[in-house]
Amino acid sequence: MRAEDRRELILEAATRVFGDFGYEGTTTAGIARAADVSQPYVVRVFGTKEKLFLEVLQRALALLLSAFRAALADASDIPVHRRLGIAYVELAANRGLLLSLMHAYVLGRDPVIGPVGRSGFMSVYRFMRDEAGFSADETQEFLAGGMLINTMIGLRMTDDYDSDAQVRELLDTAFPEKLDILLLVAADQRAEES
Amino acid sequence: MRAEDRRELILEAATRVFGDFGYEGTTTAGIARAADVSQPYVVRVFGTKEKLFLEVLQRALALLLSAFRAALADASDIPVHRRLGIAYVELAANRGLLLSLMHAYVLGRDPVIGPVGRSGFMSVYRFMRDEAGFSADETQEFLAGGMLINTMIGLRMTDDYDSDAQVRELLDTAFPEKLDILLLVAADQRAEES
DNA sequence: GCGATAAGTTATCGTGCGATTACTTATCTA
DNA sequence: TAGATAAGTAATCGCACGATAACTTATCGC
Repeated sequence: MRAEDRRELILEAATRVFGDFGYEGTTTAGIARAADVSQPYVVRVFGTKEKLFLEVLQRALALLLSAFRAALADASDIPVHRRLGIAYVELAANRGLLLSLMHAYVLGRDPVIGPVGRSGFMSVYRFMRDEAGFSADETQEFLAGGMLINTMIGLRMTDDYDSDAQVRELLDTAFPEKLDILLLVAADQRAEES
Repeated sequence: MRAEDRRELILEAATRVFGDFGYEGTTTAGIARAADVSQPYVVRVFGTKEKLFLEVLQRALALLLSAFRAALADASDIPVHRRLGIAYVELAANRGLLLSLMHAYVLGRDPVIGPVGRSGFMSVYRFMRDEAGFSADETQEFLAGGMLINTMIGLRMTDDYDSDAQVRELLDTAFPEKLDILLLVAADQRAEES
C-alpha cells in the first residue's frame, strides 16, 4: 500500500484509540493493533507518539472546521444555529474525533500540547465570531453546549440511556436532535469491544 | 503526624497532580513529591494508584456538592442561578479539583473509572433537578456552562488572557463574574512551576 | 525506660512502554 | 532482469513506572 494511504489509516485508528484512552493512556502498540500494522511502523511513520497525537489533533480540527463551513454554506431554511449544532453532533459518527480534541483540552499544562489545544480551540471560536456571525454570547453558549456534548461522549453516558430515566432526560435535553447518531455509535462501540 | 492527617495532605497533593497531568499521566512519585513523602508511602496508604484516584474523585465530588448546598442554603437576594455559578467558579481556587473530575469525565471507557464518573456526574444533575429546583433545560444550560469553564481551566486559557483580545472576550463571556479568581490561581500556578 | 505499635524510608523488582536497529519483501524502472 | 527504492516486520534495548519487601524511627501506655 502507498505510504500516504497507510498514513491516513493509522491516523484514523489513532484517533479512535486516543479518544478512548487519552494521550498518556494510549500505547503505540494499541494504535498499531487498531491499524493492523506493526508497532515500530507507527513510530517510524510519525517519529514519536507526541507528533502522532499532534497530527491527530490537526486532522480532527480540520475536519471539524470543514464540516462547519459546509454546514454554513449549505443554504437552507434551517437556522444557522441549528445547522451547526447538527453538524457538530454528526462529527461524533467519526469515532474519537471529538474525544481526542477533548483530551487535548484538558492537557493545557503540557508545553507542547497546551499551545496547540489553545490555538485549536480559539480557531473554532474565531470561526463562530468571524465566519458564522455569532455574537460573543451566542458563541459562548454554543461552545458550552459543545463541551457538554463532548463530556457526555467521554463519559459514555449513552450506556445508561435505557436503564436510567434521569440520564435519558439529560441526554434528550443535551441532544435536542440527532441523539440517535450517538446511541448508534455507542452500540457499535460496545459490540466492537466485546 | 497522624495517618489521617497525612492522608488528607496526600489527597490534596494528588488532586493537584491528577488535575495537571491526568490519570495516566500522573505518577505516584509525582504525587509523593508534591506531598513531600516517599513514593512507596503513597502506594501503601491507598493500595493502588487507581484507588487513590477514586478517592480523589469522591472527595472532589463531596466538596463540590457541599459547596453547592451551602450556596443554596445561604439565603440572600442574589438569585439561585448566580449563587451556584459563583460557588462553582470559586471551587477553582481548590487547584485540580474541577480538573480531576474533568479527567474522569473523559475516561468513561475505563471499566472502573467510567461508572464512577457517570454516577458522579449524575449526582450533580440530581442535585440541580431535585434540590435546587432547576428544570431540565436550566440544568442542561448550567452544566454546559460548567463544562466550558472546566475546559477553559484545562486548556489554561487564562495564560493568553493578556496577549489575545479574543481570548479575553471569550473568558469575559464565559466567566461573567469571579474571573479574577481564575486569573489569580493561574498566576500562582505559573509561579510555582517555574 | 521498655516493649509495642504506628509512621514512615531505602532499596529493589518486574514489567510495559517508546524507540532503535537490522532485516525482509514487494514494486517499479533502465 | 538486475538493481534500486519504497513499504514493511522481527528482535531488542533502556528506562520509567507501580508495587513489594525489608528496614528505621518516633510515640505512647505501663
